[in-house]
Amino acid sequence: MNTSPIRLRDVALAAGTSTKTASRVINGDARVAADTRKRVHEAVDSLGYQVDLMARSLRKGVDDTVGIVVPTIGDPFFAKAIEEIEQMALLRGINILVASNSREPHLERKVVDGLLARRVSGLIITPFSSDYSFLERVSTPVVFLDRRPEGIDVGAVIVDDEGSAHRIVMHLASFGHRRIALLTDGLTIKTSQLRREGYLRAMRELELPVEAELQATGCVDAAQAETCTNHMIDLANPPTAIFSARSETSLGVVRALHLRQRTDIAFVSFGDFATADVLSPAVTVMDHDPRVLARKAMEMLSERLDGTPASADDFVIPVELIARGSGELPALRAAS
Amino acid sequence: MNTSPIRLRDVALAAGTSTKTASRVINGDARVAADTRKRVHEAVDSLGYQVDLMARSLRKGVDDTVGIVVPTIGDPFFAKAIEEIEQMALLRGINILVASNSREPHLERKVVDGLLARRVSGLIITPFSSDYSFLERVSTPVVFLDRRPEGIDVGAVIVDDEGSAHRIVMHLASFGHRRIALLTDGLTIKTSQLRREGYLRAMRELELPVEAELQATGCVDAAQAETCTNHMIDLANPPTAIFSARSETSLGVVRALHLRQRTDIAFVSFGDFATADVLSPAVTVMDHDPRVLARKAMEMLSERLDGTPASADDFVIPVELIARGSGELPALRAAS
DNA sequence: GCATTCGATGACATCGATAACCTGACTGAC
DNA sequence: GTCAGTCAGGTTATCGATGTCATCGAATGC
Repeated sequence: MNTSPIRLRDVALAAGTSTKTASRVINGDARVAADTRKRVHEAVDSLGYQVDLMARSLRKGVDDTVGIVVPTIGDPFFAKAIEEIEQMALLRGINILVASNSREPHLERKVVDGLLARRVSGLIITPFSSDYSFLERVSTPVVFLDRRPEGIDVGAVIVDDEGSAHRIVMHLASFGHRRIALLTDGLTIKTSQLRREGYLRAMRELELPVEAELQATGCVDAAQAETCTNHMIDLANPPTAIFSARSETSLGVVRALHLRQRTDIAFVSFGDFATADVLSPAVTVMDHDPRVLARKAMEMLSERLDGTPASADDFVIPVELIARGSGELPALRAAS
Repeated sequence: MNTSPIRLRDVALAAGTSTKTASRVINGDARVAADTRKRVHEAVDSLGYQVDLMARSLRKGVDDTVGIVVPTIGDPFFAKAIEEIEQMALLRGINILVASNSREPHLERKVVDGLLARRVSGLIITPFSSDYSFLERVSTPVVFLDRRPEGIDVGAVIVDDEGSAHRIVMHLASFGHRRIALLTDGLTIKTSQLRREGYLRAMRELELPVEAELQATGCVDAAQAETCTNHMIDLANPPTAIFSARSETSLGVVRALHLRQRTDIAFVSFGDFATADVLSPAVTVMDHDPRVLARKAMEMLSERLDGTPASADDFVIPVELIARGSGELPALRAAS
């Protein structure tokens, strides 16, 4: 039932060579006679030998894995990013270790340290809110995804959060909206901060008052976003348009607007989601494809794994506004 | 910039003990004098020592990781399952290696072998279509998730696919439907097969004709499901109700029904999805929470890791029908 | 014909931590 | 006072693969 594992020495024995030669064959070293190579290959096949990656990694000093750290794995945005990275890693024959920091700042460092202790050959991290300066002392290549980290000046793959948020508000304003609400995740998150800044800059440029009651800045999930949206709908002077800064929160906004039958309120989501285009009205979104970000991040990491020196330059992924209807609803009521 | 790694011998040196004693302290061995223990801890802290997990795993024979294999990581169903497993694993201080077989039968074995070569301490696998009898020769604990594997008789955490599918069809029939269409993933997948069997059994019991044109059995993603749904809508004698056997395909069905403005067709989805309850009509679903499955699977795996012998019994998770409207639309046209 | 080189191969040390086993000091029972 | 027993701690071998360096025979060069 439980066969003892086959080691290299078994292969060597069967092929009548030393373990070193068998190792050479397995690692594709050219300096092995064709005949010997053949015997080793046969032994490998007949015994069903598999390299012990633990042992190899110990000897080599690094493990053929990349570590991925995201706030929450279940979030479709990050799930798709992970999928993309895994697909690309597979081509290089490397595995991925996935870890989440569960949106807990005190876990961030621990989780990264845990992966480093595994001697991952590279890391792709979506920083949450911690200081990442401790990575300065680490030689493992790291690429940051979706957000720029605090405390360290290395490359990150991001989108123009501030500019795109600004664009969304301008878009809504062009349909006559003056009471534009903002819904974001916690502001300790860089992304949320930047999107809010874009919102504020646009409001200033439009010379619209920035009202506290129109900003909900701690919506970590769809449920909270729904609650916040309901509060806004219930305001004496409710918003005529809502800008949700994250796909996840958009689901909550959508739920609130539909359940309360207030789909007359204009709505734009930063980030697409599954049924955005079949709702009525279909939801206007700022395209923000995790796969594109992930692909670029993995490309950057691959280069570093191959020896290209790190650059501190960020890579900014272009995004575009996909108008589907909900963001083009006119402001019916006169603005206050 | 790049400090050389701290090894256990450095700690031992600083604490004035042997590496073995330092190792004892780190592993919580009680047979160490309080004073010595303190010195070692101080050395660990001041040097910032981290165990080299590669070396430890080599020596111990297993790595503190569990491998997870799913068809596609980006699928929200599996993403949520992975998240749940990761959270539970974190509590045990173990990491997760995530791999997908990309729905490619020829990759299934390779992917699992790759994880075994890493000496994962356990595996949680969603089988796709391969024969898993090769796992009989492996001593690593394995739990199967969502589907029962071919070729091996070990425990799996599943739902009653056949029975639930049967229930869905009966539910639709109770609202007068006689032309009930079925949309499934490829039938090489156990889950799809079973759901189809439930459908067929119900149709037989209802003495309804089973028509080929009302069965689309190769919808691997939302896009294909959308195409299939459109075909059905265009039939001379279209279905009055649709049963989609997977959340992912349901998104396609929803898109087709809404874009074609045929939301008069009744619809039930096997598996919930994000906006199911805000669409109009809200979508009736068979609850199928990946987190519940994942939690149970990880519990079973944990037990095995702790030494409980494997049982070949499956664990069947209860599911229930959540009626939201789309599945309770009456059949308006007379059945042919 | 002899030295040189090169290609193929092997012996041995090594990666870092831990298991198995050993030592020496001290305790207490008889 | 002797001996078993306990406790803290050390010594050495080991996990499995690979890097380093040595070896050995044959081919080449002069």
